[in-house]
Amino acid sequence: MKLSKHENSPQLDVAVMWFRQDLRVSDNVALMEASKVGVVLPIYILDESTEDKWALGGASRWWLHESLTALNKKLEGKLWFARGEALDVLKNVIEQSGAKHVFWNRCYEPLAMSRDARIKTALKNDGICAKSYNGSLLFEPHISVKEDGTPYKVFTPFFRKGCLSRFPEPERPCGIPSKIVYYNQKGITLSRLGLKPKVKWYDSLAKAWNPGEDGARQRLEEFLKNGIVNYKTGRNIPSGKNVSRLSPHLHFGEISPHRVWHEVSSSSERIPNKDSDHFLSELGWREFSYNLLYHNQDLPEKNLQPKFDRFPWVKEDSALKAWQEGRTGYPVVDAGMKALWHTGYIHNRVRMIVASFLVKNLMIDWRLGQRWFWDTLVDADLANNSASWQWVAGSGADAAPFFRIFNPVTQGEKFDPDGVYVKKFLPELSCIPKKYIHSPWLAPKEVLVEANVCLGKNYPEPIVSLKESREKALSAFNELSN
DNA sequence: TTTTGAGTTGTTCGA
DNA sequence: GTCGAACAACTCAAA
Repeated sequence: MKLSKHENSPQLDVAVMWFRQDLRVSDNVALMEASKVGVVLPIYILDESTEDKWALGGASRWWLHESLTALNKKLEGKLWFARGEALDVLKNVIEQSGAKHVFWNRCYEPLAMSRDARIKTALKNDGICAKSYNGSLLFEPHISVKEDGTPYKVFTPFFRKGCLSRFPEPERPCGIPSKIVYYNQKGITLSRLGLKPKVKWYDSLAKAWNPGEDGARQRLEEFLKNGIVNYKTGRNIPSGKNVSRLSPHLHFGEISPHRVWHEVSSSSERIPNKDSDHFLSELGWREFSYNLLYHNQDLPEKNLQPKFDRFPWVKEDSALKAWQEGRTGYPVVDAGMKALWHTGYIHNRVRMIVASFLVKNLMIDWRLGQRWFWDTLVDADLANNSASWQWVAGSGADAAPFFRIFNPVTQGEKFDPDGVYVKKFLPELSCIPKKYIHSPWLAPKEVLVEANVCLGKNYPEPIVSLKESREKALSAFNELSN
């Protein structure tokens, strides 16, 4: 059945609002513009192209399902769902509704950018007004380049000179449309998208997170209240409260970086500068990752520094599996990997530790770690994930010097001195005294017996020697420069 | 074009 | 236990 616009709302034009990674109602530029046109037809399209190597991972699919549920509620249940090729779906919807406008907020992944460009051209050729906006980055990737026109490769000048000195104030959040008139007919239901896993493995995720716009706002408020003061040092403590945990909300666009930026900088009378500046620079790193991906479209697959193409990665499935399952015998690594599996998230400091361990102690290709993160992280983000793995591996931009190899014992003792984090995710170690919590293999036999730990039985022996594997990695890296 | 200073997050060793 | 130096050399950004 074809519904003409007159049966819906006689005197108003229909504007399709195409939601993508901007699953929010407030500070949504495209939605704001759509609401000014007339009747809004909001739609989410699950476009799973077979050529996309980076189709949504498992944890992301769960999150997306929950986030869309929340968004649909905000939109008074008027959100359309569809699956298939975005252009086909849009054309279909336009024909059904008589819409003359399509609005969306831009995505910056390579595949999405080329697809969107194609779609915009096609729609315009059909006489449709197709417009896109920036809703997800503080500084769009094409605006921040060096004076010679080439992209930045070092964070500090990128952020200070390329971004802040030229655009000291990111766009202010645009607020919420005063009124939205919805197109009055529905598409298929959300459950038909098949995002929610059939096997119910996601209970522990649901306990840890509250996807959706309201959840994102609560997270920010909570962080501003209890987390931002002392952020600069406290952010390194994985069991502490100085962590924003906004990453999945930002990834799905449940909150705009603009709002986060301005709320943090406008509370500056209460927050020490060192803390707010440091937090804002973390938002800057997100921008930097997007900038890198924009200018290096094969960042997810290819070493940014070509000399790493010669690196002798070890192909060892059993070691990779032990890492994935948190059975390396190094408590802080294992706790991190269990946290990832159970909550879809790892604290930043622990990410660096587990990543360094995989790449340097096990000498396993960073792309295998990146792939595992892609499937298990609720904040899996192509730009951030790729740029960060390359950074740890040493193959990326502004990367750590190769001799910077994390020692999981030292790191654990420094940042989880009482073993609170380790014990939370490795209950089998909960009775180990803190002196040995990061190195249980050094504990005297009677201590282990007392703590109910039997190495090799209920907690593994270390799978590699730190000293030897470190030296091996160092010499492999040394070979590269010759 | 050349030069100069600087670059997110560490570890180990020896005094 | 604490502290500073060594760990290499390179690439980047900007004057």
